[in-house]
Amino acid sequence: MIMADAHADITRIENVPLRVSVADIIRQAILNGTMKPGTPVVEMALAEQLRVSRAPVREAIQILEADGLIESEPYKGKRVKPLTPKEVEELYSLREQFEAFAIRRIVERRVDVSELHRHSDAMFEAAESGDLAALNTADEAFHRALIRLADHELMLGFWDNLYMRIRQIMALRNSANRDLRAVAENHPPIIEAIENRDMIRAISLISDHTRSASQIAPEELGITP
Amino acid sequence: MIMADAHADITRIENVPLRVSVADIIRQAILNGTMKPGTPVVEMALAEQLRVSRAPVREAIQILEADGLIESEPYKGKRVKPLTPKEVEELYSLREQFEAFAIRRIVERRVDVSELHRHSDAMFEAAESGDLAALNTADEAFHRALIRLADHELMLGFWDNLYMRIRQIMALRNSANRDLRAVAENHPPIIEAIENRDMIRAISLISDHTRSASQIAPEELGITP
DNA sequence: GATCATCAGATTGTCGACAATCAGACGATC
DNA sequence: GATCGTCTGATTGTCGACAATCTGATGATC
Repeated sequence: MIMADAHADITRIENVPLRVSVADIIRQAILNGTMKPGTPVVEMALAEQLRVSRAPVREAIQILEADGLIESEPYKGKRVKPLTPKEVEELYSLREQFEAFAIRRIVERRVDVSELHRHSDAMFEAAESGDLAALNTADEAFHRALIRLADHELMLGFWDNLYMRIRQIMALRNSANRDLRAVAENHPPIIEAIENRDMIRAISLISDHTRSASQIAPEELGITP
Repeated sequence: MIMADAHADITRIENVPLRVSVADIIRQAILNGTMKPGTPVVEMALAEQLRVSRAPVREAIQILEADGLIESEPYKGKRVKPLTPKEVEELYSLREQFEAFAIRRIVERRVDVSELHRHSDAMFEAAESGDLAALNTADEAFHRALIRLADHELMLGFWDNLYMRIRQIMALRNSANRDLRAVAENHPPIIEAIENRDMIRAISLISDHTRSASQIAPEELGITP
């Protein structure tokens, strides 16, 4: 007998290996700027600080290495990967390509993008209340949804990786004195252009958008290598 | 006193950790089709087959997991990642985007692409002698050079990853009965279009090229999940 | 005969200890 | 005083053993 799935709402409890928890903690520290670029990452130190053995710490570091947040030289040491202006340019320019590609796919396939309005609205709400963190969250949700709607898992994975590092960059620069309202304003025209299937305009808008975000990055990105 | 670097030709000898050697061996087995998609990857088995302990094997597997060649479910097991037709489409379509982006960058920056002729010539040579392996090597060198000339490290890394998996796909299908000469013929027009700074045409050519390569992939990609 | 404990086997996860490697300091030697 | 061993401390690399978890089978219970 085949059981109907009557408990689909019960969330699958999964047993998380230590390395994942450890990786999350270290990743968080890197992304929020606690561990700046160039900071040495030492297994033993982290291990005793987190009260675990070196093995899971090693594996966690390898995960973050694969993420591109940490770099390592065999037998020498590991450190938070330094951020150069060139890398920042590469991150933003590639992200721009991804979003343009996503728009092409969405328009070609006539995908319904009504979901985007929700994220856009959230941005305006956050802007009204001056909540920068909420604005950033909604902004990320908007752009991630755009990629997700393109139905391209591989690109979504790459985009997630890019955006993670972009979050790191954003954390390193003092993100004060920005016009929140203006950031939110950027998005409705993008939705509109997509819904009108005006690919050229949509891509042009999103390119300007990500480029203007990229511009703000000065050399001061942390410890120089 | 500052020494002049009189020994620049002495190649740096580097000490390779075991995990790297192990990863290379396993990667090779996956890419040449010895370990087909779906094949279980068991640490202990590999460890005793390679006469090393589990630790470096574990780390090697993690490297390949980051490469996207192996997938793992905690406490259950690991296996060569199954290849779906959708994933194949994603690989080739994203590769197309990368190459188009590279061309845009190259044309915009007026980069010298004379190097490409060399790879193109090598392809014709291989085609004449009916050497499929050499043709593939030269083909890869051509396209990789295209990406490299765009001077975008981040994209180059992603492209390397993509192309690795494309090699896996190519190994899985019987690549006989292809017109080698025709494959080589595709490339000179691309170089010409780039040198004439005809971006539209160059991108159009490279898109047709990668798409036609993608077409050949049927469902028969290995063990079904 | 359906349900539930319990067990056994396989596999991965974690641990502590030891080995290998590297960078720099400190002298011995010429 | 420049060069070469050698030592030392720090860090990563590797190992073997044990613990945790999952799956499927087996059998007890109602």
